[in-house]
Amino acid sequence: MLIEELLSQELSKGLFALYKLDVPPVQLVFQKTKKEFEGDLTLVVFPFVKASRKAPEETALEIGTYLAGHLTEVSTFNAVKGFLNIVVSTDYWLTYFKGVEKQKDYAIRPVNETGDKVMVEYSSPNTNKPLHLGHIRNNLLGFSIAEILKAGGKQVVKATLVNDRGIHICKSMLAWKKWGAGETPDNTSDTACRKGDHLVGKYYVLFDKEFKVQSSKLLEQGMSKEDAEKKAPIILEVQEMLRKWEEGDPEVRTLWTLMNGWVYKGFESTYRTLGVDFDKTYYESETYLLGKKIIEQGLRKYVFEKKADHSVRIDLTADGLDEKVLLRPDGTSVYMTQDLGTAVQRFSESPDLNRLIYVVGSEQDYHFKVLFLILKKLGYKWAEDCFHLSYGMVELPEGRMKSREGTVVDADDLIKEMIDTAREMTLELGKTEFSDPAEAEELYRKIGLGALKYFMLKVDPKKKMLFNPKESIDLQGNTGPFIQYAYTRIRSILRKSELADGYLSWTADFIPEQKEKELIKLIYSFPAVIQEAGNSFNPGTIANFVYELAREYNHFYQDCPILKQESVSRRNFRLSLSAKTAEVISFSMKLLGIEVPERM
RNA sequence: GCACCCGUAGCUCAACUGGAUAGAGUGCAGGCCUCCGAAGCCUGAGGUUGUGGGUUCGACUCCCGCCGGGUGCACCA
Repeated sequence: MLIEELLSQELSKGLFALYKLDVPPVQLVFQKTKKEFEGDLTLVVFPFVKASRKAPEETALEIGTYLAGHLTEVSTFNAVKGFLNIVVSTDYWLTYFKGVEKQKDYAIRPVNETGDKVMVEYSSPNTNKPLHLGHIRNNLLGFSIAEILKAGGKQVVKATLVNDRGIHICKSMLAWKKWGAGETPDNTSDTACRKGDHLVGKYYVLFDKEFKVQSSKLLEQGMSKEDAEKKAPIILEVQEMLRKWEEGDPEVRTLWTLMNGWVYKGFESTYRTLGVDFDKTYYESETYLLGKKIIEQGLRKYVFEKKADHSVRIDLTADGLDEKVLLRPDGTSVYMTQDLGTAVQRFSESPDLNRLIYVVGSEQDYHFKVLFLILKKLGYKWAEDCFHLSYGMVELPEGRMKSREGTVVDADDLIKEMIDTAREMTLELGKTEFSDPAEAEELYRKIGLGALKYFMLKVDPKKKMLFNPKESIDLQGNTGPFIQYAYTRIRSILRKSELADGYLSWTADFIPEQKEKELIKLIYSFPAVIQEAGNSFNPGTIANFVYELAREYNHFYQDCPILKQESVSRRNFRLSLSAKTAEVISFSMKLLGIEVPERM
C-alpha cells in the first residue's frame, strides 16, 4: 500500500483517538518534506490545533508519537513549528523498490476497455499554408496529453479536424490557377516547394499580394477602405470560386482535390518528423453542413430565436455573453453551427465517449465558452465533459508572429535548424565516435527534436511562451538533451555490467545513502505524477519530473561508485537502481514524444 | 469602450492548488576530468513574487483597487 494511504488512514484514527476529530482519510494529505528538513513526508498540523488546544509544535509531536506508535513504516519524526516531518523507514523504500524493479510497466494503469474514453482533438490545420511554430506547440501538446491519458488508463482517440475548405483555401487555388503555370511539387524548380504545403502556401501569399495591389488602387480612386476590400476584382473572383465549390463544380473540385493532395503529403512528412499521429481524421468539407438539424431542434425548444431578417440567434446576455448568430439570413451555417454539429456527431458516434478535449489556442476562449454553454442549453448532459485545452501563444521577442512582416517561424525550417544545431554541437564536443553516418544523422535528429519538444512542453500550456529564433534552443541545463545525456550515461554503465543479461540479485544488507533513497522516492512518485499530469492536462508536470529525476541521478552518479562498488550486493542494487531510472526516464520522455538515444 | 488572461532573480521557466527560509536553468565570478561518458558535478552573488489594501494561525496562490502587457469583441474559420 502507498505510504500516503497508510498514513492518512492511521491519522484519521489518531485524530479521533486524540482529539475526537472525525476526518475522513481522503481529506488528510501529506506533502513532500522540504529538502532542508529531515523527513520524507510532512503533515501541516495547524488545522488541528483548535481541537488539540495545544501549541502547534506540541500537537505535531503528539500526532507524530501516535503515528510512529501505530505504523512500523514510520521510523522517526520531528516537529518544526506546525509541521510534522515523518521519516519513512528505509525498509519501506527498499521493499517498494524490490517490488517494482522488474516490473516494467509499474507506473501505468492498464487501459480499461469499459472505462473512461476520451477524444483529444488537436492539430486541426488549414490546408492553405505550411505549419508554423504555433502549430508545433499544438501538435506536441495534443500528442503528449493523449499519451499521458493513455498511460493513466484511459481509452484515447486522437482526432484532427482538417480545415480543407472555405474562402481561404480557394485563395491559393485561384492564385495557382492564374499564375501557377502548371507548377507542381514534382516539377518545381523551387526546392522549398517540393514539399506540397509550401507550394500551396506560396500561392496563398501571391493571392494576398495581388489583393493588396488591387484594393489600394481602389482606395486611391477614392473608395472607402471597407469597400475597396470588398470590391477588389480578385476577391469577387475567389468568392465566385467558393460558390462553385459548394455547388460541386467539377473543375473547381478537381483543382481542390489536387492541391489539397499536395498539402496532405507535405503535412504527412512534417507529422512524421514530429512523431505525431491521429486515430481519426475529420474533414471540414464533410462536416461543415452538420449542425443545421441541431439549430432546428433548438428552435423548437425555444433555445434559439428566428429574427425578422431570418437569421437564427441565441441571446446569451443573461449569462454575461453576447448574442450569437447561428444561421445567416440565407440559411448558411457559421463556424459555431459546425462546431455544434461535430460535437453532437462525436458523442452520438461513440456513446461511450466521456471526455472531449479540444486543443486550441487561447484566442478562442470565448468561442468555446459559448459553444459549451449552447450545448448545455440544448440539454446535452455531456456538455460538461467538453473541455477546451487552451494554450497560450508562442511569441517572438518582437511579439506575435506576423505573416505580413515575414516573422512567421516555419515548422519545417525550425526542425531542420534544430537538427543542424545538434550536429554542430556534437561535432564541437568532439563526440565523433560514430562511424556510421546514418546512425549519426539519426542521433542528431533525436537530439534536435528532443531539445525542441522539451522546450515547448516544459512550459505550462496555459501560459504563453517566448521563443527567440536568434538564440537557438539550449542543449544544456534544463533541456531535452540534458535528460537524454543522463540516460546515455546510464546505458553506458549497464552495457559494461552484466545486467544486460538479466537480473542481478541483491539483498538489503546495507543502509541506503540519501542519494539512493531520493532516487527510489522519485521512482515511487512517478505513477502519481502521470495521474496528476493527466488530471491537469499538463505535460509540463512530466517534464519537471523527468528533469528532477535526471538531475538526481547525476548527483548519485557523481558520488556513488557503481561498477567500482566493492560490495556485490550494493553494486547490484545500484545497477538495478540505475536501470530502473533509465527506464523511467525513457518512458517519461516517451510521454512527451521524445526519443532517447543509446549513446550521444 | 466591454469581456477574459497574464505580470515571480538580468533572461527563460518552477513552486504539489492556502503552508516552512519562493526553487531550477541560463548568464556572470570561481572550482572539479591519471577515477563508471565534463552535453556533467560543486561553490558564490542575484527576489519587498508589478503595486496598494483586505481575508487568516499562514498569501506567489483567494477578494477589491490601481499600473503595465496580451487576447477576444464577424452573418471569417
